[in-house]
Amino acid sequence: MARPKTPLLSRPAIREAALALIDRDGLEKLSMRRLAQELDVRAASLYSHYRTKEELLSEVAEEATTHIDVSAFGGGDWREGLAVWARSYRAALARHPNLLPVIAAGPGRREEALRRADAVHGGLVGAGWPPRYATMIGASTKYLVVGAATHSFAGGFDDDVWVYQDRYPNLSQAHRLAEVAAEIDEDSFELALLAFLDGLTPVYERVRVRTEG
Amino acid sequence: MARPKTPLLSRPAIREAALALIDRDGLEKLSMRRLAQELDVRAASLYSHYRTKEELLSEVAEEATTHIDVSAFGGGDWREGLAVWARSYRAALARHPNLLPVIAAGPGRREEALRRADAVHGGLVGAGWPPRYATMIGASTKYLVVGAATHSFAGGFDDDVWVYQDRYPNLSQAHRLAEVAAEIDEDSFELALLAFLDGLTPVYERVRVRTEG
DNA sequence: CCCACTAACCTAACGCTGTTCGGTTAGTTG
DNA sequence: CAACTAACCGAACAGCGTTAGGTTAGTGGG
Repeated sequence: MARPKTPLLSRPAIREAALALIDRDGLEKLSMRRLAQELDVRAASLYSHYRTKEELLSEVAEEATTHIDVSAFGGGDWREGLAVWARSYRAALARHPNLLPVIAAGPGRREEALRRADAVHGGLVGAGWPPRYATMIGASTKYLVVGAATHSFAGGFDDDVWVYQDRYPNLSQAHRLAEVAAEIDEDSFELALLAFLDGLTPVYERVRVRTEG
Repeated sequence: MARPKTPLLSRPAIREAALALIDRDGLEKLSMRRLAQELDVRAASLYSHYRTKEELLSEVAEEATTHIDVSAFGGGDWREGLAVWARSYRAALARHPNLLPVIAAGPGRREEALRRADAVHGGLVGAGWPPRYATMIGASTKYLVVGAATHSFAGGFDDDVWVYQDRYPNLSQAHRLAEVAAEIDEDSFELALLAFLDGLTPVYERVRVRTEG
């Protein structure tokens, strides 16, 4: 075959197929040949649309994180801004757990990611945090989210043995395990986030840049 | 060549060479062939000592994290225990930044890691935290450490543009950049850790298990 | 003492990977 | 209509983790 009358591929179509493959079979099962097969095409053809696999993955990751909400920084309440951001961030990661390593491992040259980071930083500074603290808090929050998500969704860790035993010493409800695990993960995340925010408040009172007076 | 008079390889020697290669050239440059070359041997020979690359990496990771200090939980002061654990954890990660993805991505079936996790959990419970909270706090702390380390050492993120501008708006001291970045990373980590611990304290007062009546 | 066995090295290969080269043809522009 | 670009293809490259099968050195048992 040569060039078809109507194009078989497009960047959005490739992205969509890649994400579907990752969601279904896992990140490590995504190869250019397998992806091409999914699109009824040969691997080399993908390179007419994406220069490398890395570029493709970066755009898939960008697309998967578009719904992260940084709008709550507008009100000047930095706690609310951080909480909304962190929760929506976590929710976005939960939607595509297999994609998590791509999002977590950077490298953060993605357009939208930088825009959001700027909104967070600006929101914190606008609420009275010195720029240096804004940077540190933004980074800390981000890694709390990513760290918690890795634990919860990426399924790498076996520490969870306790988790189940803590709440269900007798395993009679074993069929509800997944449900229960999700609930505990949620609780852990909320605990960590709220503790972090509460611990930040006295720091804020100390270093705050007072705009009125 | 066949079997040599005196063995050319040993598990410790392979681990050492692997870690050196990772430290020098990065994790992605470690292949069984390159590692074998470093040891003046062919790749297949490594499989006489390690069944898979994954098994090798797991042991390298275990060795690199042996100096994590969970001893401070002995005194019953959970804040001190957590702080010492977290700081020594971070220090271990800083020593071999290129190994970080291996440590971070689990999967935590490593002997020592489980032993340490148990010490942390036991220490928190011993100090009065309910088991469920102990699990959540252990996990949260771990991901703060790993998240902060990823940010600092793995060099994937470019958000750092601000960081430099925050402290050095004029780049006259550009030759001190690395030094300055390390200092800021340290500060960020300390801020996040202390805020987290401070935020935890009121929770502790609320949920604490009182052993003395 | 030697025989069987295992351990530690080797070469060669399998099937996979990301990517590139050069060819073919469809659509587009001058 | 010619020149060019875009989108597909087959074939190949170098590299990957891993395995099979061969060879020899050391070891334990009769």
